[in-house]
Amino acid sequence: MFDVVSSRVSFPGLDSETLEYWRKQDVFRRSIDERPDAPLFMMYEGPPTANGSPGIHHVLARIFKDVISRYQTMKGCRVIRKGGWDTHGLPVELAIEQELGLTSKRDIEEYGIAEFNQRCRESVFRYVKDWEVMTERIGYWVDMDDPYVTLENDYIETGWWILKELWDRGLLYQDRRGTPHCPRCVSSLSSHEVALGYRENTPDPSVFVKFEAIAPLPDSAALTAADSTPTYFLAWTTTPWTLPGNTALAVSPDAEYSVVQTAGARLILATALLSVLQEEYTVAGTLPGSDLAGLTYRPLYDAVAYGSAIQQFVPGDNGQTTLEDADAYSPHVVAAAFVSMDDGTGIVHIAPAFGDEDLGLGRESGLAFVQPVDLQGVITGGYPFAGKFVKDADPEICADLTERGLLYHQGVYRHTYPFCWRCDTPLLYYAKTSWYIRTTARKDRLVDINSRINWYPEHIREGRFGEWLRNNQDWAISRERYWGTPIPIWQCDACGRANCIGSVAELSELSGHDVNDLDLHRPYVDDITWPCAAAASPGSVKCPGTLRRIPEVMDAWFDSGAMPFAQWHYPFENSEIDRDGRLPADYICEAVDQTRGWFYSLHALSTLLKDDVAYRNVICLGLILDGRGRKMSKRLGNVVDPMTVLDTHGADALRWYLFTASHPGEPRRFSDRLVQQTLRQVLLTLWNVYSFFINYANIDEFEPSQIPAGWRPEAELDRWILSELNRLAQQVDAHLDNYNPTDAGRRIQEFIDVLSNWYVRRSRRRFWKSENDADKLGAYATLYTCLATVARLMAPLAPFVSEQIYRNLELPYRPDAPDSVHLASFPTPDESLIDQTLMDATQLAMRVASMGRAARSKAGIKVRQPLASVVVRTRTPEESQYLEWVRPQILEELNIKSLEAVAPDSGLYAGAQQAAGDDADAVVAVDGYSAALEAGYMVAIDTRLSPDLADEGLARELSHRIQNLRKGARFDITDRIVTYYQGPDDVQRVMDAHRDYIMQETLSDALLPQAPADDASAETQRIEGMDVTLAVCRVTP
RNA sequence: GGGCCUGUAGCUCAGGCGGUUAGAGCGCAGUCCUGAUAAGACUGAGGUCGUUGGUUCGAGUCCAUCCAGGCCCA
Repeated sequence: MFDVVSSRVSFPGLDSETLEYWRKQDVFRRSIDERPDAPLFMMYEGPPTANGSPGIHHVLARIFKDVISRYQTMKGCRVIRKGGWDTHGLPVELAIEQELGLTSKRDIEEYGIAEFNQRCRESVFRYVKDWEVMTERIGYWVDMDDPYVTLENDYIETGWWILKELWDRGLLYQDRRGTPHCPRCVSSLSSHEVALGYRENTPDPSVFVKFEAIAPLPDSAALTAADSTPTYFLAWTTTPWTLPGNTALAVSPDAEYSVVQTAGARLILATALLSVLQEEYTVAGTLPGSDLAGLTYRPLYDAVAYGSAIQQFVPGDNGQTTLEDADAYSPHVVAAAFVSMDDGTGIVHIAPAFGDEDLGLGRESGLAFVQPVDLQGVITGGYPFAGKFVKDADPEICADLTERGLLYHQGVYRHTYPFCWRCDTPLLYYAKTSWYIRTTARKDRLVDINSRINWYPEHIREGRFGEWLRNNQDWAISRERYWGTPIPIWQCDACGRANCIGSVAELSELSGHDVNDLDLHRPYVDDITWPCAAAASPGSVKCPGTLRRIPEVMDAWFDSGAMPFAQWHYPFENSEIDRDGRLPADYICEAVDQTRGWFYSLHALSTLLKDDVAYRNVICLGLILDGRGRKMSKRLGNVVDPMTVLDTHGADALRWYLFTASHPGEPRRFSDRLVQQTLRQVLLTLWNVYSFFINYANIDEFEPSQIPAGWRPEAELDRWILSELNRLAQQVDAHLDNYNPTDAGRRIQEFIDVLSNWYVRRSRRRFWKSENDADKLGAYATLYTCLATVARLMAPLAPFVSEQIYRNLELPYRPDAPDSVHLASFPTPDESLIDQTLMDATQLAMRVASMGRAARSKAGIKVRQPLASVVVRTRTPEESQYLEWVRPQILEELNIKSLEAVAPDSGLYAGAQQAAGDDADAVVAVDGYSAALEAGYMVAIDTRLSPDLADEGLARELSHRIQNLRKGARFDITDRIVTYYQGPDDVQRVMDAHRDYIMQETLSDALLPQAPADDASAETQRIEGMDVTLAVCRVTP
């Protein structure tokens, strides 16, 4: 006996029962431990930060990780998936700053770094419980008992080891770069933070400034002035406050520039942008931008005179440039590819102390570097506007230039500009020193190795990710912050010698302190110092300085990118991971916002360290949007709490919906309504079939052991559905192997639909009939096989319901059956059972049946009323052949006595077409037929009713009414009854003529034409215009 | 401003290499079924396949352009 299954099912309730079973049987752990020799399949968990409660988008990523892992497990792999927590980083710090009411770095330092970091440490585990509950609840199997945690000393130590490796290979360096900087917070912002604060239509001053050219100009007709009229380069900027930092002007080498004569001055600007001129002018001549390069001009503000320090970029060895002090500088024109002709004048004001492009150009061209602004955004030096905040200095600078005749034109320019997302201060681009990983040195490898990664969807490889790699910039890893992996570089405060530390042991040895038990975070690690002299070689002059750690911590992306190594504390432990299959990952999966995040940090570190992929396959998920297509965010308050959905519809419904609603890479709208629809359409339909099967199998005492060894289906319907099943198994296997749960799920869905709405519907009577013959056994064997196989096929996607079905259908009946579907093997298709022709024929039967019902519907003849004949016109000779095979199915489905296949040119078809007129697909009445036309097919039913047919219809109607009474009386479906009836002659006649049929259909031992016994429930109904009294009475055995 | 993706019915989505009349589910309206029944089946209405051009005997499909939306980057 199978366990009784109710068609009234609560999936959330079943979920908890299943979870309890998995816990008790320890299924997850055993799926790994009990197969030590199985091939390894590595899944890397991208670590979340548990300082907030998990949302629906986290569910999305986790189930996509899960489905592949479960599939690979069923395919016989040992799937290692270690959980992890990301614990460092600016977001964590900001949350604590807000809680504590701190608004600046000075506040934090006054509060105390030790206490501040302690708060950070505590906060990142605040929601661990919620995460664990959600993770278990959705059926995501991952090792949460032994996770990697980025704040642990072992994890940090691997990070140090990686940095030391890079250091030893010359891939770690310090450099100055234009960085978005908030002058109020006195801190750089990460690009992610900058992205939070862009504002459209920000008004800024738009100023056209005249830089006076200094003779000698090149020997060109255009440039040789006939008189002493001064010549100016006309440049455009929206940040007048950067003008004191100007050390060069950039032009496009390929563009054409014009020298124009205006009243009182000659101006040089790009020919394409002459329209910016505000007055009458004549063009004196043109020349290419490359001819302007090298020309010098008078600085607007001479840095020497105003007391700003001057530095100069000097090329060093190994291609790096350094900044060295200088006494003077000579501003001049340089050519640069980035100069555009879209706006401005084609001449770009360059201040290497600010913009990143400016700085890069400064480095390339060996420009001077003048920094007249401090980190608070205040102008320094002896300028007339010194002491002012930069934005306040703008009008004063403009006024000053106007007075000196150097301001050509002034206006307002509206553009998108970044603001600090915390304090709304406009960000300044400011050249600051940071530490970098020289990823550009391995750019070609980054690109090559990426081509070996299987991206799903594929376009990410060459698109978003490939694009990013081809434009690779060195990775800025230092943050002037507190809560993060400390950068293990100790630098001498006297001689500047820097030392990168690669392990705790090395630090102990060099510092002379045992730091094994030290918390490696700030501020404790900052206390570790040692004299520089200690490392000096014997006999050399001893440096009096002290080695101190540089103050920066690492970008948290470095932490997560280090996880392939750090999760195993490599190489200090598990030094064999690069040989035993734990490196690299077979599979990772995160949302598309990780292309610049985790996908990149993994790829970069793996390329640099191992010259290999970090992951072989990656699913890149689209974002999950709310019901209106907006991104979910706490700010908008449109975040969906997954637990509510889970408690309402169950985990499988949510999983199934997320798998099948759209392909993984597409953004998707989340809708509770659609989850419910999935539940009803897929899971409930399957459950109904399952419950139907159990119901009858138990009545007939069917058990799987009754299926003979080597059994093969005989009935056409059985051969058909098993053909469909094996085709399904092929396709689902192929889809999952190809990291495509979406199409796998959609195929299963289609199968469940035909299983329920064609196979079961067509087969019902085979299960009802009383004799236990071979045909009935065939039906049981077939439906059993379908359900058991589908349960396994869908186990990776819907682990809960499949486990329920497996445990009831398979587990007790196979001695070698593992105690969980997730330990069982994935179904292997039997190709010999696939019969494409039969599937095509059945599809035709479905179509003809559907059209026949349409024809009945139009003629107003219910299916219960038998009809004499149906005429079918198919499109091809093959289909006429198919029709012969499926004739019995069509006749029964349509309740018609005979089927006639007609030639394509039959007169009836022509008549029907004529009656349909322009409407190609229609149902028309023609020659006593009701004919449905569709796509070249015709199904025409003979609507004429003979008296015999009418009687038969009435017999069916009567048995139908009796069935209703049985049900109303709550009889069991196997109870036998006595039926009483009273009515007109027609009823009497039909009851006599069709006595056997009615008795058999209604399980009646007798049909009595009299008033019922006392205890029977009698009802008088109107049937086809007649009053009929019917009653049923259960026969006590 | 640049890169990638998307645009098909009211909603969510299918529509290999171009090829008969563009489909499904939900929703809506109606009908049927009633031994899967707190299910199920059928019918109907609903589409300028984002726009405009082009290639082709033929374009939802290929190319270009523009428009709108999303994400990422400036």
